[in-house]
Amino acid sequence: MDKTYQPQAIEQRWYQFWEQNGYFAPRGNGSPYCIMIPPPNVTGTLHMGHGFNQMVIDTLTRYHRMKGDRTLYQPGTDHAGIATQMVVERRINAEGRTRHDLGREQFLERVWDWKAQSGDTITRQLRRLGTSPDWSRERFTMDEGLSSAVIEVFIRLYEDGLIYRGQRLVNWDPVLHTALSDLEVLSEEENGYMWHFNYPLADEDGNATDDYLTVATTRPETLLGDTAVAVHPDDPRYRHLIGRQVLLPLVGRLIPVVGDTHADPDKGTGCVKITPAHDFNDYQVGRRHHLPLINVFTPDAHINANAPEKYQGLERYVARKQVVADMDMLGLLEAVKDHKLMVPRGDRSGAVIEPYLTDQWYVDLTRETLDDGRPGGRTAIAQPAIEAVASGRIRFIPGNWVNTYNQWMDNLEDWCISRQLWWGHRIPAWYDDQGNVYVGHDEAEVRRKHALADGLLLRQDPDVLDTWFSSALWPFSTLGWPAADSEALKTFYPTSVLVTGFDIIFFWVARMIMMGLRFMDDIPFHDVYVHGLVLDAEGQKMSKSKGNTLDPLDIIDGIDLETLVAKRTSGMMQPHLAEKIAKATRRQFPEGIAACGTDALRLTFASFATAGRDIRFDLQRLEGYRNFCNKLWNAARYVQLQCEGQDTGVDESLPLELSAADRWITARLQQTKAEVAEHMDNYRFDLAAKAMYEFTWHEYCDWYLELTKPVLGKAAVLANPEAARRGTRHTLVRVLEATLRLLHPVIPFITEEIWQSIRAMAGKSGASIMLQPYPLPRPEKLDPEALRKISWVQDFVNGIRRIRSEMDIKPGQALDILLQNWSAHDQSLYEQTRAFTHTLARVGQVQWLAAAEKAPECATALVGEMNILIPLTGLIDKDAEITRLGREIEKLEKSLGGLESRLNNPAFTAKARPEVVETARQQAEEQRTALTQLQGQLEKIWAL
RNA sequence: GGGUGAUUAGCUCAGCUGGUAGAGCGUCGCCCUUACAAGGCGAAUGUCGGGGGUUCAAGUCCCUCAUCACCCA
Repeated sequence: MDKTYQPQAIEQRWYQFWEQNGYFAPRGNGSPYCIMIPPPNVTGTLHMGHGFNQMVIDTLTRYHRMKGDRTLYQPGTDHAGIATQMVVERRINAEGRTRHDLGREQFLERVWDWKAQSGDTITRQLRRLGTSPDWSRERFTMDEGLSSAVIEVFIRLYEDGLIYRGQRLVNWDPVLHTALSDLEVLSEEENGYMWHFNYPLADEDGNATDDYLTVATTRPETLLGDTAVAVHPDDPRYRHLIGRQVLLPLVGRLIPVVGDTHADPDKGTGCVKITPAHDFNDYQVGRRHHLPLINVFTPDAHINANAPEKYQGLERYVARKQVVADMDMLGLLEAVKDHKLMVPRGDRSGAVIEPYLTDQWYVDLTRETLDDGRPGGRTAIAQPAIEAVASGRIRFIPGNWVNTYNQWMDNLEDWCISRQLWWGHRIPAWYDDQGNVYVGHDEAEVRRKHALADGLLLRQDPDVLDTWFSSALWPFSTLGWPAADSEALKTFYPTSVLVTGFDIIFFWVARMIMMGLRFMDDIPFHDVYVHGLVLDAEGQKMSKSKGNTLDPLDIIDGIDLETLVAKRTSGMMQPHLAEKIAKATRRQFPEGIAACGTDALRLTFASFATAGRDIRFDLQRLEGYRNFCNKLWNAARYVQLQCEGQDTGVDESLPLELSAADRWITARLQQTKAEVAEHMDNYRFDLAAKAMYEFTWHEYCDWYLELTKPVLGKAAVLANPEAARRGTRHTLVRVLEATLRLLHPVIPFITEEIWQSIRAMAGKSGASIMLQPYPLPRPEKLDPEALRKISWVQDFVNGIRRIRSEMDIKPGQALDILLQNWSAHDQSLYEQTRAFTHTLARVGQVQWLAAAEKAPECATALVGEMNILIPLTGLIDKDAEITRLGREIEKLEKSLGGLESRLNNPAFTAKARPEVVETARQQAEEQRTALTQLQGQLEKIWAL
């Protein structure tokens, strides 16, 4: 092993070794364990969210693989319809052309080209994270099998009456020219205005009167499509007007005043204009009152021919200005007020979304029963999904996410699944000239099924399906569905756990549950582990536009400040923010980022994986975990140094003599294994990481390695050196080996590297640590006596160290000590462990004082009831010792005071559990003794 | 407006079914003691957001208020 730990020198090498040897594939006959990757965008790049997600998934995967489960981590990517189409479109635009110039077929060729060119970037990056999916089974939502699954599902749902085509208001992106689902629209509060317009009331002949109603609107241009004015039916100001008509200004249309509870008397003027074709609420009002829908927009949000000629062709915001100006001219503009309003924008284009009337395909999720009596989507799709969670068949971890899920499921809307894009699964529907719809696998089948004449012209629906429609099928489509004979499907469905961020519970998790139940008649996964989102050090969401993203690879490989600044400020949508971003970056990473390797990053992620929902990524903690890796590395070097070429007790027929320390660390290892397993099984990776860290550093390295030195050192005086050293070397290397296996799921690379170099000494064979069994606790190795002994040693050593440090006595200087108030037990323990105490505490002469024997002036440390005395002469500062004792006494008094007041409270002794009272008594007893000793000591020193 | 979560040491966070607060980083001493200075040894640091309640006992359970974040309208 190299003298220094250099992750970059080992990581890539082992990954290739694992992958080339096919170690990621499921093996054995254990119980199946399967995790599906949340498919990343095929042309995307790695971000911290992936890093975190992969850490969790891969840790679970490796853990279960080592436990002997037949483990499959299923990889793949999705085609990310809008995102990918946009990227390719932009590239074509850069050539001065549009996708329409190319036409659909050529455009799609370009997308496939782009996918081929950049498609493995993300999977290459994932590999750098050390993640271990079975790459040989990698799938893509647009590959043949998955596409056939998508088509199959569409057809079946259509035939069951659960997919329908209808004219509805949709969220229309006027830049991308496509419908979006509710989830793809983000509403944010923005500053705007509230305009108050006067609409003249009409008399019976339809002529304007001098009376008017004042309506308030944030969107004046929609006036052109108004078909009513609504007032609250109980509003005393207006209710007498219900049934009358107003003359719509600028348009000259007579529209009714309707009574509808949608009009809020306390909001605006209490009168609201109704534009059913351009507002979701108004649409509902329109339906209730049978109002006509007048669409006044073109697909790119210009005014169309349904509006007066004057406005036709105007862009929506130009039209807005014009409408306001014209109303003002007519004296009908009553007021303009500042107003904050929620503005909906497309999550991809950022364009303001228009509610827009179009024909779209929907999955029914709201109807109880269909018109023909068959079960509707609510009954057939949504209800089973709600029940699967309510009944506990699917478990959310942490459990409170069930609320979020239920809230969504209880308020489901029909799912708009058609997108006016070219990149995606084309909807398997054909139309004839009469507008009849035929759904089937392909045109030939459609013709056959419906006995259509050969001459009849059919056109396929030009639209494609929402990417999430294919993602919803992921747990079974990747395993081979709809093929009936898929071995993988039989083995691995339902999968074990889904690991994902809470941001896609609606997008993905809920839809997988619905589709899984519908088509597999079984849940898609047993557990849903919902992890937090990675935020930057200031608690901000990471996003490209904010310029605060981190690339996990830059943490692994390191990056200098200038490169990082350049990376964050290039290719920005909003270049004016560049300076601000550069400044923030320079502030946050004044030295850039030092390379820390994949293992340290994974360990950091693991320790951040608490039950909370925010993960603030903190470079300083990362450094701590990199140091841990370094520590482990050096500990291994020590072991190697001690054991290489030596007898490590591989031959078990030879006698082994185990020291108290050997027994102790072995026992502690058992406890740690149990602790780690418990936390892994509960998805508490932070606690598992902590237990591993604690054990490795603070017990194995800090204590055990030091405790081996008295045995293995040259100067050691041993009764049976051969057997004792063999025993210690044996323990040293075996405990290290087990620890490596314990750590491997979290830090795979360094553990493999070390394991390979010590495996023989530990008597192990096997090609890779990743195929070794996960360490199981062995209760027979728990050794209470050894635990007690070493605990005594630790008290002994710590007591002396404390005095040494506070009295500024050089570590190298041996200390003579006196022992007072000791028992036979202390003496025996001392004899058994003197090699340890003497080496670790640098003890010189030891004098056992008889009961009545007087001691000189000394500094004191307690080991149980025994007193360690260190003579002051020449070494120790009297005042310092007085201060020190005073502090310890104060601490003890405080603690003892609390204990005694509890014990003196009759209610406590009567009502508290007996064992609680008993511990309190014992503690009080111990502390009283300690206090007496320290006070006596203090008096003695005072007296000097 | 409805919902969820958070508020614990200077910073980032643990604290399970209530038993009297912990870690890492940082800070302050002392040490290059040949596994490791990316280190060792030691030390200091908290009215657990405010108030109220239940209880022998509350960071932990209940109510309330405040601030912040996120989700849904």
